[in-house]
Amino acid sequence: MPASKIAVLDPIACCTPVRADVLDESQAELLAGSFAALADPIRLRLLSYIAASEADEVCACDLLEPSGRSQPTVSHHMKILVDAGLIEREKRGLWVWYRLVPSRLDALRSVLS
Amino acid sequence: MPASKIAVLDPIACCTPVRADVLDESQAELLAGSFAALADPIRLRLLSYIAASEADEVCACDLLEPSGRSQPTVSHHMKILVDAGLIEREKRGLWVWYRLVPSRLDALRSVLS
DNA sequence: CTAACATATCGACAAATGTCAATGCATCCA
DNA sequence: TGGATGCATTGACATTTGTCGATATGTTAG
Repeated sequence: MPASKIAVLDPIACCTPVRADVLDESQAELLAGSFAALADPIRLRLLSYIAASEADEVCACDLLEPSGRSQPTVSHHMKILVDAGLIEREKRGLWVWYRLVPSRLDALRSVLS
Repeated sequence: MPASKIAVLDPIACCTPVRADVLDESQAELLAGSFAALADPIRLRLLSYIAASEADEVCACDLLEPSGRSQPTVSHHMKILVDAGLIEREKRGLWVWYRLVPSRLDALRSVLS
């Protein structure tokens, strides 16, 4: 049995540590899905592009050139961000507009202690 | 050209928004790698297990049972967390001990605006 | 030195992911 | 009504990822 700081007082503690606040499986699954949406450089750049925009929304047509990807690929990535709840989608006429969902980003941020 | 709030004042703005603070490719690549380390439920639970521990470090031997995965799989996931800089690894004798790297978690948190 | 043990690496496999060309679906305009 | 336009979906493919059994590596105890 390994020697740890608490094992000096309680040898059993080494292999039966307290587990308060450990994520359960469903929580972990949900959070992992959200982080997975952020785990791609293209999606991160799309997100930051919207965040850096002076307006609070960005037209899908503006996302093609800065991302350097094809239209179907950008559409695919945006769907992942929307499904993760990080971005809101609104269709107005022929165009689609995207907005950040700050509350969802805050929630993710709070998970990182 | 779509009608947006700013397009009322400046039609060109629709397709040429300001891009200050947009992540460049290398930044996005780096961050995506960090988020990818968090994009798996097993790794999130391993991380929270260490965070919830009363001691500031946890023995690798304690991570098998709560994760419900085989020893090679847990070793694999811990390597990913360590490579991402989110967790520190120290071998003492026969055992390996893991600690959080709070500064790295803080850095990730600050990215989410 | 040798045996026992904790952890890491390897090899293989199924599943998930990122990508784009082709196509479909709405919507607007003439 | 018909054509043009913006975005989504489909299908296909290569790459990456999660998983575990088998095995290797390194450390301690006897």
